[in-house]
Amino acid sequence: MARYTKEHKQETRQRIVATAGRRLKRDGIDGSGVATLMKDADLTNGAFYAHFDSKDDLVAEAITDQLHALHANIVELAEPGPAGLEQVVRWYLSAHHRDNPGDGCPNAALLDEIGRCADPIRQTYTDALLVVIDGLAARMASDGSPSARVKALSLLGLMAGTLQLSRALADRQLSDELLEQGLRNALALVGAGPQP
Amino acid sequence: MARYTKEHKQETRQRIVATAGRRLKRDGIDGSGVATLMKDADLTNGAFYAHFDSKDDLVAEAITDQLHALHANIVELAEPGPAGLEQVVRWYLSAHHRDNPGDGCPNAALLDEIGRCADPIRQTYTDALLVVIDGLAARMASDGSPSARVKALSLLGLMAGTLQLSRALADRQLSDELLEQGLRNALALVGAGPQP
DNA sequence: TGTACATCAGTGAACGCGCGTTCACTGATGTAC
DNA sequence: TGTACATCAGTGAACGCGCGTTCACTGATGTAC
Repeated sequence: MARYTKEHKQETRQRIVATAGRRLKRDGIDGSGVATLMKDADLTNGAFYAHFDSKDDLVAEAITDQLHALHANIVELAEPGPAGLEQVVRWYLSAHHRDNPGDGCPNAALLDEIGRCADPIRQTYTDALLVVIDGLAARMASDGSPSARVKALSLLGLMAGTLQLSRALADRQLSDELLEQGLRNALALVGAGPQP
Repeated sequence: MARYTKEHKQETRQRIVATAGRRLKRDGIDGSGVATLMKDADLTNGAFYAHFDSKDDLVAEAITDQLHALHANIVELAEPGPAGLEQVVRWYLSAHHRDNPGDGCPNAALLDEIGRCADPIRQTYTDALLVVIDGLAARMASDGSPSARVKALSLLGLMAGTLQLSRALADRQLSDELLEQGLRNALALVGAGPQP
């Protein structure tokens, strides 16, 4: 195996980005240290700056990577049209997603922390998010209308907030009921045509 | 002014809780240090443990206090019935709320961090949140039905997630449009009777 | 083909700093006589 | 009323620790002759 090639270094970098994505979603941005992020990728802290300029640099890239993964693995794999949207919504507002933040949507895990991040991270985040959003918008009944993108955004806001709330509640039954109600709300939003 | 009385100490404690609430909402839980939280109340770090057992202790109390403030200043001041709900929703999904996290809802500011907190904080959070939720449920068209509370929870999830997303987006115009769409979604949810 | 050298991904210790927490001390206030 | 003492909210320095970041070094690999 060729170790001292550009390809090898790129693979290592990608491994750090991927494992960091999981860790960030589980422990938060401020809750994840550089040493831990590197250990997750079976490396030591010293190698970090051979791959990234700063922690913020990795955070931006990891969030972007997570959004691309969300797009590729969830949105693009869903059927075209509203049926696909319903698949996404049912995956999103599930007990499984609630109980496994590390495998889930970075918005549900990190949205309020992202809102407090410096401009460069929020800019990179926005660009990557719009890829996901356009994948959702393409499956909306009102696709093509200028409001489809905004409606897709609002659907994501609804889902992310609902899942966060279901994670924060200490009452399991209430959390389950919230997910069911959130599902009804999301499906109503998806099924409806343009608002009056 | 009597300085060495129980009342004085309680006032100081309450001042710490109140200023900490604002700071936590602005900088996050992990982003706010004990020294900063005390400085905000014009005190030094050393006095902290005369008032609280630990940082988590203050965090739990500050979140509770913020939720009580939300209940008293926003929900209870709103008119009874759906008209009051609309007032709450319009306050929540506004550019002013988006741009002033320190003065706003602790859910919008901290929800994903709360979800990662230890059990005691999440338990205290849940208890205090239900006070707000019941205030919302009492204003729902379907008040009295067993689903009113869960519907109010889902409304809060929708609003918190939408506001978080509007804060995270680096595109101001898109953020404004999202708030408008979120408003339409929330009002539709509020105005509707029981779901089929 | 074999050897000497160059490359460079990764190591591990250290930097200054702020974290949550502890504690000896201060000094203004309240109390007893 | 005046004085001596007790109380205690708050100070400020220090604790060990983990943070983000830097850097001299290692040693396996690639390259040149």
